[in-house]
Amino acid sequence: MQQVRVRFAPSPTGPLHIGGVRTALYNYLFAKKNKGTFILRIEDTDQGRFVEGAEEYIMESLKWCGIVVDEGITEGGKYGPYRQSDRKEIYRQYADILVEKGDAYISFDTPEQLAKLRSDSEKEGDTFIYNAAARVRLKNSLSLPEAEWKNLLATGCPYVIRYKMPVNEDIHFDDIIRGHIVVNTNTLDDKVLFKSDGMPTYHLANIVDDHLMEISHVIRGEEWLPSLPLHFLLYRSFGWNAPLFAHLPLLLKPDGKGKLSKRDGDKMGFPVFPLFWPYGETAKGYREEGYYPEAFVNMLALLGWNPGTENEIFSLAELIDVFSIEKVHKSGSRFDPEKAKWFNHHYLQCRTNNQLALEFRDFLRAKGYHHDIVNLEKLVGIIKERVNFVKDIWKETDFFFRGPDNYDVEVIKKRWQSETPVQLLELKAVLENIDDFSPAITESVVKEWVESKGYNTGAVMNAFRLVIVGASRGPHIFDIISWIGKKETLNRIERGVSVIGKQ
RNA sequence: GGUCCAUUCGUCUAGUGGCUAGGACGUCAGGUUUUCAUCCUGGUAACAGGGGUUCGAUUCCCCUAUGGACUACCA
Repeated sequence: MQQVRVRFAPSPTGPLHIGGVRTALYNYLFAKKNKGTFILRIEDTDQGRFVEGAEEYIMESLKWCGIVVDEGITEGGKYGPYRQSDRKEIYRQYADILVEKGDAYISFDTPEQLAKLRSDSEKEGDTFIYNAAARVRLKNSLSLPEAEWKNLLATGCPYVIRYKMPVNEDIHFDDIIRGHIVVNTNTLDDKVLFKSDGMPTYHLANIVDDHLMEISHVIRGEEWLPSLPLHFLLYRSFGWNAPLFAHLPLLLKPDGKGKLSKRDGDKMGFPVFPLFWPYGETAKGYREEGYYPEAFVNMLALLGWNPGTENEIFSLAELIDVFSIEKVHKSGSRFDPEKAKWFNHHYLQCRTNNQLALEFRDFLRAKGYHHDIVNLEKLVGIIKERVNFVKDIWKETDFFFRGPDNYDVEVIKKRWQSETPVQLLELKAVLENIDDFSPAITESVVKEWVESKGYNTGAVMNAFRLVIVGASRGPHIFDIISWIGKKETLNRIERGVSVIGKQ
């Protein structure tokens, strides 16, 4: 097999969508699986849509995911430059080759004229196509006398270069994922290859660069499938060997119809982008929402592909090992935010208490709480299996850091009996005599006391929880009081009894 | 409208010319936890429809329906 060289070729028009990240991931996995090269090429031939910061965003997103670029703008490489605007001079000569060969021609129609033709056709119920039938009555080097169009050229009249689509020819081609496809050229139009602003269109730049960069496999989104026949024709016109193609299925909305969009994320509260996008209309990112990159990558890899086993947990290295492009699905996958959370839950459980304590400490500092790592490790150990994200730890443990502001009225109604205050004050006295507040000690002493008094365990314990936590939730009560300590425990009992007693 | 692509539980999916069509997420029930959550166990639930081919089709072929992409001097 020839040397594998694949490229991820995004357009810097805004934050990179997770569908784009998946495309990059599959390219990367394929490259590494085959000991090949992963190239990042920036396709910025549309000057009007360029967005400041998008290029950096793309690179940082890949980095966060652990996808390492072998050749690119910052990495360098023998096939550079890797930004199409920096390759501007290259494309014109290739467009000219096609014109000289007679496979392309010069067209003077303005966008306005073509727009009018389109809308006129639409009114009559059909579609305007710039093809063999139409081009003879339009303004181009095929329809005009040579002297006339050469004169237009000489006077600086704006023009584009279009591909001259062959008439009535069946184009056969293969896609690694979709198999054999046949399209008749009569349904295709004379696509613009070179724009009047001096830049190539995607179609030309893409083919030229893929050829020059010796790309072996083009792995890209399904939205490119309709232009694949054009691309095949272009390779043929140039006399180049075409790379192999694989068109990836789309990522679809969690509900309803259509492909996943930023709107879905906003509406349903999940991110559609890997990182926070800070410019203009901002967008949430997986990283900032608290997802681990390994969870994000694992989740994304399994959307549209799986190795055929029942295992669902894969590290990036394991993905490289088991990945095969042939097992990528043909149909689109609906994105499921719930499963994404589940992946994060899994990876969070895999972290050590020390790692989690370090992460949670940063979160606590922002809230103004300062605790040493040993304490936080204990806390995290008690709580981690209940949470999906580090930020959730706070929601589950706020009462560790501060006593209750108020007490759940439903719980009071159910658990606060007339004898409760007396029992709790007795409990306070019992606890006061314990020096070692480790959970096992306090638990056995308290249980003994309850039994010796003949109290109802449930009633006492639930009231105890109420004054400590303020509600009917949280881990083992003895784990909680061990962590908050004797002094705080006694204070909370006293305060609870006096506050609730007055209600 | 035209061209192309697709279609297994609600979702992600496994799978085969003959299987009780498997797993995961979700959901529901039970257990554990004298709380809540976790966790454990169990349940629910699918081959889009219609024709063929065949002894036999979820699997192969055709049609229909539905969904999707594309249809720019955007990528």
